[in-house]
Amino acid sequence: MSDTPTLIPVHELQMLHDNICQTLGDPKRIQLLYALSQGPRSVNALTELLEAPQSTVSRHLAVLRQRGLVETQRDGTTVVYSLVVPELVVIIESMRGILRKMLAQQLESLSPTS
Amino acid sequence: MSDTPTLIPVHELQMLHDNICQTLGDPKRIQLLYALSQGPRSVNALTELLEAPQSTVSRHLAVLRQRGLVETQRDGTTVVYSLVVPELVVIIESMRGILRKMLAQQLESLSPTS
DNA sequence: GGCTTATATCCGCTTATCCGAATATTCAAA
DNA sequence: TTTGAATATTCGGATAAGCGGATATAAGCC
Repeated sequence: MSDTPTLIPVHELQMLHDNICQTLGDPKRIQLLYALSQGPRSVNALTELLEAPQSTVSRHLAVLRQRGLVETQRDGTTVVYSLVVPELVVIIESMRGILRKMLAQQLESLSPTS
Repeated sequence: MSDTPTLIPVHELQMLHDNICQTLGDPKRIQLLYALSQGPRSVNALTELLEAPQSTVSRHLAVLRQRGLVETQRDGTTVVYSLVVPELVVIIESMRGILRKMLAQQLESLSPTS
């Protein structure tokens, strides 16, 4: 009878939320992941790119690192962050695609073709 | 010089966050989307499935509807919700895949093969 | 109209999340 | 070992988000 389960097991759901979903729920973290998809970057570089206070950027990077989505490498006093899970960027791109599609449909509904 | 932009335009980022990312940031909404991926369901059915208070389920469904991810159809006194953007479930599945991969790697790092 | 079922909304409350200035830490060069 | 640059962390406060009992609304039935 039961084929595809209708619910995600609670513990998996919990991990999914804590490690991925919640992480993607902040615009700055999205930008950080997106930026890192083009290659490793120092905190400084990311701070300038995002035009945000250094403490804010560092805090978000720490979140990403704690969740294992990003890793660091020291080079003297600078710390270089790089993406561990590139699939995340694919997901971000998918979401952008969905957004575009939704906006297109909204537009369509305003100016019907037929 | 500049090929792929390193940042997502702020207004797009805003919409992305408000309409999709933030939405996926709540476990109950994930479950609702997941459940709806198997077909339209009444609020009642979803309430029983999630084992959550009816007001909670209804509130989350309202959020999903306001964001255009889900739509409703009345049938007498019952309201049936259905998924408008099935791509969302693909994304959820991708995230589950990432999670599995991450856990596998964690495992691996504990018991090295070589 | 009165009653029942189904859904939506309200409201006070609690918790989660983010912010950014200030401060601490780390490292290397002088 | 003092200084400076880069990064991390602390901390108080603001805002957002979620909760669920209670209540309102809507539709159908008798």
